[in-house]
Amino acid sequence: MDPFIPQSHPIVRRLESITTLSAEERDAIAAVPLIVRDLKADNDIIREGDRPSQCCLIIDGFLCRYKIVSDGKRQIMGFYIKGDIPDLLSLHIDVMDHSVGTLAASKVAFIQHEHIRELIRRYPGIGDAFWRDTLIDAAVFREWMVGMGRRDTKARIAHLLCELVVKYRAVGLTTNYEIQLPLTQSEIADALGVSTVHANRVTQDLRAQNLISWFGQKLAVLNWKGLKEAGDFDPAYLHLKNSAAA
Amino acid sequence: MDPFIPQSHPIVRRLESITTLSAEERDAIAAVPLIVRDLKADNDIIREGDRPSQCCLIIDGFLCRYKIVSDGKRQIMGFYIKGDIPDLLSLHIDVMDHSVGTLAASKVAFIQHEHIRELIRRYPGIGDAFWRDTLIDAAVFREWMVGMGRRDTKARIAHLLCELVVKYRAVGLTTNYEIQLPLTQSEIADALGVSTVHANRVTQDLRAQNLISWFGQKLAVLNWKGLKEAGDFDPAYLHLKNSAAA
DNA sequence: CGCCTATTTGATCTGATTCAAACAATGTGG
DNA sequence: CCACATTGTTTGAATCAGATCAAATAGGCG
Repeated sequence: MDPFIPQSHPIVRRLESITTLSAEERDAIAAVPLIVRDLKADNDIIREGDRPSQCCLIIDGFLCRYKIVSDGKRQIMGFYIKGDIPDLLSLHIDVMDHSVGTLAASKVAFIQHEHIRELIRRYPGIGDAFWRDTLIDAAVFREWMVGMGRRDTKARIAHLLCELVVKYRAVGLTTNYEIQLPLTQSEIADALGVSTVHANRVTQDLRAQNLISWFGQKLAVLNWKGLKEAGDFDPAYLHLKNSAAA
Repeated sequence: MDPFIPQSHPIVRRLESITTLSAEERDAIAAVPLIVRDLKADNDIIREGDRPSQCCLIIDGFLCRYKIVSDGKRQIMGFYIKGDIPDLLSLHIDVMDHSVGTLAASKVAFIQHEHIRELIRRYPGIGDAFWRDTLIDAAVFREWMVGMGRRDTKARIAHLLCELVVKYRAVGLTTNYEIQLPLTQSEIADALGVSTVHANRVTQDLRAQNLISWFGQKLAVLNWKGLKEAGDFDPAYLHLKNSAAA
């Protein structure tokens, strides 16, 4: 996509999809010390109740934000990919009110709050970019609320798949409409607030309508326009600089 | 509650419920120029697609954040009271992805982005407080998502009423468990993602169980512990400094 | 091959919607 | 100050989207 920065830093790539950074800011971000770790699937990175002193940048893999309710049901509140910092909020929210964990084997980098604060102090523009990032996170929560409150299951699944494809495209994880999606149908169900069985039946619907092909971890959108319509999807809420061909 | 600042500025009151401000910071906030306006019920303050150059502080009244979906259904995504700045996000989100409007006659104060930015530049601590405020907003969205995805209607209504009572208490709009609530049942329904009819039947349930009394605009919680249990309510997600006797 | 996890299918049940109408409350103008 | 209009609440009956329970099938992998 950007031939002059072929291997740019994941955060830089992500932030540049939603805002503009100066060369100096890019360099400053890239210079922040990272502690990289490889994690297997289904590992928690932070749990409800934790008081983190670091944030977690995703280098590669697939994470989710979730909460377990009193009767044991799980609600997934977001999916996160390369370049995302799902717990950026811990900079100003001391006690976590939910958990973040891997759904697939992932490579993550931990960054001390200290370092981020220092970065923001020196480059207020980076602080604004981070703030904007958390605000976009909130916009996604709102959009999911709209789905759960006022859209039926077919639209919700279609909408979610559209969102994921656009997010993948925005950080260069795909250039067409096929993505490598390490999600089970029961995780989809937990994200959309429906049962696994129902999620399965509706997914089959989408396949039967030739909107998508989805086997194993490979999701291919066969009819982008059709899927967007089915999901009532408008990428405006993602607030991307260039709407990644949506 | 705080006898030494009997008539403190609404934002100050709100921010001090979630963080600590210095005297200097308090004064700086109180000095920001406001353009006060009185609005009737059902007036939009910002609409989806707008590019605001100011934020709106609620002096008194009752607003909501909402979005209309393609088939005309409305999803309410939050309720806002005295001290809230529901569109603080417009500082870093250029194009609104939803609308904010009054549900009751309200007094609001508009503040130019310019002035807020200047304030943050001079007092980074205030910037942090504002950032934290938007993060708490996001935490509320998440909690509503959990409700819509994984809680039944009775728990959702109970949870919402608990949240409102705690918010009222946090800014001193009540000191007991009775609040003046200018909400119709169909607004409740639009917030919880259910039909008006169903919201009504379930509300009657809560009354029949002697958890609440709700006539006209007066809501009284008759059994706080019981209502919290019915709603699976834990105020941690509101991230208040002192959990307002929850 | 055999185990474990994920997907799929069928049958049944239920929480919630929809449609329709009655009823109550509140406000407005004559 | 009453008659009417408007908006909100309540009730009933029919229907449906989605949940639940249970079991079969299909994949992936050591």
